[in-house]
Amino acid sequence: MTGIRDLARHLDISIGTVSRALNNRPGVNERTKTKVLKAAQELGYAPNQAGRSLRKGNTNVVGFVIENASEGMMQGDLFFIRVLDGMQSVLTEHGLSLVALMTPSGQEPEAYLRQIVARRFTDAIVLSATRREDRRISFLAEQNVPFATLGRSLTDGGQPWFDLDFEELIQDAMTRLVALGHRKIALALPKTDLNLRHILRESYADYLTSNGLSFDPRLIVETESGEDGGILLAQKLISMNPKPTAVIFTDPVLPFGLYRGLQDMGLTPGKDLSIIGIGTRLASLLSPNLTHYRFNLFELGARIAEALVERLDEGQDSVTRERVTFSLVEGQSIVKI
Amino acid sequence: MTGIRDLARHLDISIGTVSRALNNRPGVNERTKTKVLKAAQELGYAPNQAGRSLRKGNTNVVGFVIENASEGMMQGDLFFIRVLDGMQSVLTEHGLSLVALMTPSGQEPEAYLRQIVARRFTDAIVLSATRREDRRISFLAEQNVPFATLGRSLTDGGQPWFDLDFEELIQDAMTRLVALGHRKIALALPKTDLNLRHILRESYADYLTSNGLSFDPRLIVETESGEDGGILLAQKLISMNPKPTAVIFTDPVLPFGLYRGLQDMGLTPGKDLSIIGIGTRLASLLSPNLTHYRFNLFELGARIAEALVERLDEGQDSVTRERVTFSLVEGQSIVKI
DNA sequence: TTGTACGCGTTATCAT
DNA sequence: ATGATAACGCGTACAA
Repeated sequence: MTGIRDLARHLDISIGTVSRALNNRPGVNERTKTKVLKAAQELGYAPNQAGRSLRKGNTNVVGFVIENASEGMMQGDLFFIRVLDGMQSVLTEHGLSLVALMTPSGQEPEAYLRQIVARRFTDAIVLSATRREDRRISFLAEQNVPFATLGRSLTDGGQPWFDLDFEELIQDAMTRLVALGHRKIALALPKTDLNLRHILRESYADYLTSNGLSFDPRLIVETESGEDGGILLAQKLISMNPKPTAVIFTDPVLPFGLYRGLQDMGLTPGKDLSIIGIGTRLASLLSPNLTHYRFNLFELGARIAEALVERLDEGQDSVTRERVTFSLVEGQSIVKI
Repeated sequence: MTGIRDLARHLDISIGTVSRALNNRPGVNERTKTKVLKAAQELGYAPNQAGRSLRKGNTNVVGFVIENASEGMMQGDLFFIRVLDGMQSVLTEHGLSLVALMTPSGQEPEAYLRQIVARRFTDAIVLSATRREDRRISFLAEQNVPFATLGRSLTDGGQPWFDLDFEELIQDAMTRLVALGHRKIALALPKTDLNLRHILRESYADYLTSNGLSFDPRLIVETESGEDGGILLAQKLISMNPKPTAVIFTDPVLPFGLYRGLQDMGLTPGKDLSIIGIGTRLASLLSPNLTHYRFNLFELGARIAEALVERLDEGQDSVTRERVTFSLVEGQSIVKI
């Protein structure tokens, strides 16, 4: 409830001086400055955000837009929390606050975004769950809102983007599987319109053609979202023709159902079907151990924040675009055929 | 970028009338009102939130405070996302926005909260991860900030609270286990200072004494947080004296490690140790099927939001405090002894 | 170095 | 029914 004028009256100086002291501006006596800061501390003063925003035309808030509905990928566990934590570690150092904005599951993602932008609620925005063609991106670009995306899209708004290095991941997984003698390798793709889906598919096809192997589209299988997606996948894989000897997945929830599905059919993960893909910390709990890839999400968040800060500070100088790399956790879920 | 004065100039009327028309206030000619609304639509006008907040003294924003660090329980995004989605379904109908505020993992939760409050960033706040004694609660009460908590605490701020009905859950689990012949029932408790811990312990002890069974404190086991908490728990349970025949848990991540740990020792969940506790949708993927409790988190969020709205609208009339109930998903992880 | 005063966009009060 | 204007809290240009 203490405002800048209370502070000024209390110290018996002008509000101008108080403001300058608080904002660390030049031309303030060192003694009065410390006095002001001390009083602010004692009276628990914090600048009223509305007043400051109105005057300065910015909010010092960065919004991270999360979509509820998109059951696509990386749902579950601590994906967003880790990324947000990483972002905040950087943002706080620059006096910026981070808020997570949950797209209401009943609302159009774009409509929700328009609201946020129109109200000038944030200085910058981070978009996740990017679609192959994403109107949100062109919208933000048109509106000249500083933003970055977690994930890529064909729609290019000239923004910084950051993504997991799915291409390299697929290449790595394929290389390992082929080295173990696998030739009929299935690729499990989420049933969404996320751009991710296309990246995976292309990287998969690229590997095959680059290595003189034949690309059989029947080996690309769609997975249902939800908890039993993995179980259904197991059944599908076993009854497929051609019958794959290995599968690559990217939804960290999937292997749990996959293991369960195989076991229900009396089959053993690894032995009867090689399995490799993206995991979370939970992945280590599968038996036999899941061979999987991990990402440093905190670091990813920090990188996003840095790019955003750069953009806010210096304008449009450079556009960082990065694919963050993974680490492999070896297990027994892929074996020589 | 269009402000209310642009709108006024464009229509050649005063900004007062425009404001009244936009805010649907009485005393505006119906014709001019429609004209204003039409122009606002065309020019893409949206009220500047900073200006409005400064004038009205509120922000129309509700903040949900999430703690990164607290590795206590209900880990994972989905827990919060579900609750937040439920909240938003109610809040949007009342013209309120919802933001999730992530406590920076390096910062004191209370310090972070003070900032938010001092800056008048939100009109209301929801606290989660309540401690047995929680200074955040007394702080918000002192500051007269409308708030509610997800979880209870000994510290009573006179606020509405909502919590999972852990008492009933423990009673239900105990009843089932005892009916199956179990007498040495272990209770797995997270190693935190969350209030939850105490509720569980008390409800457990209550059941035993109320039913003429002996309470052996050695049967209460602390679990480590993190992915291998369950594995360690399995080892601990097997080597304990007295050796329990069943275990109740409340961390949805735990059973995965527990299953894994038992299997690594050549034991079968259910057969060699009965297991029951709180699960997420992932729980159905364990084999043998985990007998577990589920909560309707969307509904929980909606209830919280309703209480908050009531408080914002009508002042301090009534204080709702609810424990939301669970549903049981039957499995094969508890068996007759 | 410090004080004064204006304006950011909006709503509300008081005239008209 | 409408118009003019003050006020919300803050930062800053300008005057002292």
